[in-house]
Amino acid sequence: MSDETTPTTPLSGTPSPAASAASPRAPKLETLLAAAATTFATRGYSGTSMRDIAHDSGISLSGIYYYTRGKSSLLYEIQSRTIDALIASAAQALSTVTKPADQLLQFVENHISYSNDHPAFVRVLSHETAPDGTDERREAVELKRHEYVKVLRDILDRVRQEYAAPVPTSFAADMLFAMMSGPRQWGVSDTELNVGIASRLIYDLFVHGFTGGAAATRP
Amino acid sequence: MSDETTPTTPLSGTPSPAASAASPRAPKLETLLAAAATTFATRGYSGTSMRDIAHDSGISLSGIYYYTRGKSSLLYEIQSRTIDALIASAAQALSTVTKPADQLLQFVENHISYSNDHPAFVRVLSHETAPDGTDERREAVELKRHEYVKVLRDILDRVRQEYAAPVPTSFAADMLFAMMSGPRQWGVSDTELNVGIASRLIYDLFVHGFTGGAAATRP
DNA sequence: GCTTCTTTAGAACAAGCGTTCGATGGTACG
DNA sequence: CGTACCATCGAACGCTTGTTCTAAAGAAGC
Repeated sequence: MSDETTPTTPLSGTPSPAASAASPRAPKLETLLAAAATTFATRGYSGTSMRDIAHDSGISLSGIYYYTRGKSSLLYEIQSRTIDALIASAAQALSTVTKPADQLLQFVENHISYSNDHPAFVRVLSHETAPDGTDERREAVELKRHEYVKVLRDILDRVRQEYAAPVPTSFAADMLFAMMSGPRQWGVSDTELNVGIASRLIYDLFVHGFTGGAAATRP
Repeated sequence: MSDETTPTTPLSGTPSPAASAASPRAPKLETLLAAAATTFATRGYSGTSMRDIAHDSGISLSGIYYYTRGKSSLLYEIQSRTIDALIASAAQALSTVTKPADQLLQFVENHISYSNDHPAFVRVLSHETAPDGTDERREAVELKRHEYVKVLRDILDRVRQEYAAPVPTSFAADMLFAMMSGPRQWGVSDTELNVGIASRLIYDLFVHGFTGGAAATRP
């Protein structure tokens, strides 16, 4: 059911999104995907031409089609591998802690850390969507995205129960994802923060609020 | 310095982003901008063709050029008018209250309400950017966007002082904007919420946190 | 050296792009 | 009726798009 030239394995646990089954042409495919991801991330999917990708990857225009089926397949492969890696990475990170609040912090740290390591891939996953594809491939990505969201929702459900949180879980999950995907917009404060510090800030802001638990006066 | 066919007035206080100086061709320009905004919002700027806009607006392809200079001018006009209207609307909303916390709620309510009334315009403002324009027009929009952000930052500064909030202002502002621009991503909970309720939820989540001020235990 | 398979890329393709031109019908006014 | 201006649009322009075709260089085995 894979659409690529090379059948892709689930890449169990591998952190890099551009790592798949061992194949003679796999390494260059990864170079290609990495170049495509950065270009998609900066110019947007529609704003990126295959010639742009050819230039950025160092592969000739027609050479690209030896490694991939076409433009939309590139996008799909990037998104698919990224969400797979994100899910696997989160699962591994969560296996080390049990307390709901700790799991939440762990989830945030994992997401921020992964976004910091592979910014283009995560940005393409969360901001781009293929216009042409009538495909079921888009639905496949959407399905896995929901799976990833559900991981967070389940954590939030447990946190919510523990602290009798008044905010609906799914709404809170969306807001937390918005925060974590936030940069590159609006004020764009020079967030060259350490991953750990940034994660902690987001976690604290999300859990305790801007006032930090003080001023808990609710009208 | 205006780039449109018709010189645009600052539209002082008018809530609709597509309302400018009185001109014989103003009304159709507004129709055009509204159509362009919705199309840009759904397909993205690069993914939208002038023929798409012609089809969606009911104006012929060449007819569009009677009302605007070209594609990038359409984007600029949409963004410029929207940020102008947003600033004016916020200023008016804030004039009714003085307490920092109240002003914050007022700002959030105003932004959410405006986004609810003109979703396409706000989305184009916050998510799209012209690739072609070497222009200073983009910088002009960016300048006004910063002006709008500064309004929020100043409010947050006062709130921060009052409650000794531990989170940096600019960082918090970015996070709040991310929350307010959040929908249409990730889990996408069916947020057909009432504007007032949604604003309140975001305000509470931002100020008091997910746990609502409970569990203010900070390691 | 010959054959076979993999990898590369230049050239060309039809389709779509943003934009311009020239012409046309419609009012308004003398 | 005639003239001037406003609004509109079909047709065409040159260029870029995603994709394919065809050929050739390199590696491997005999």
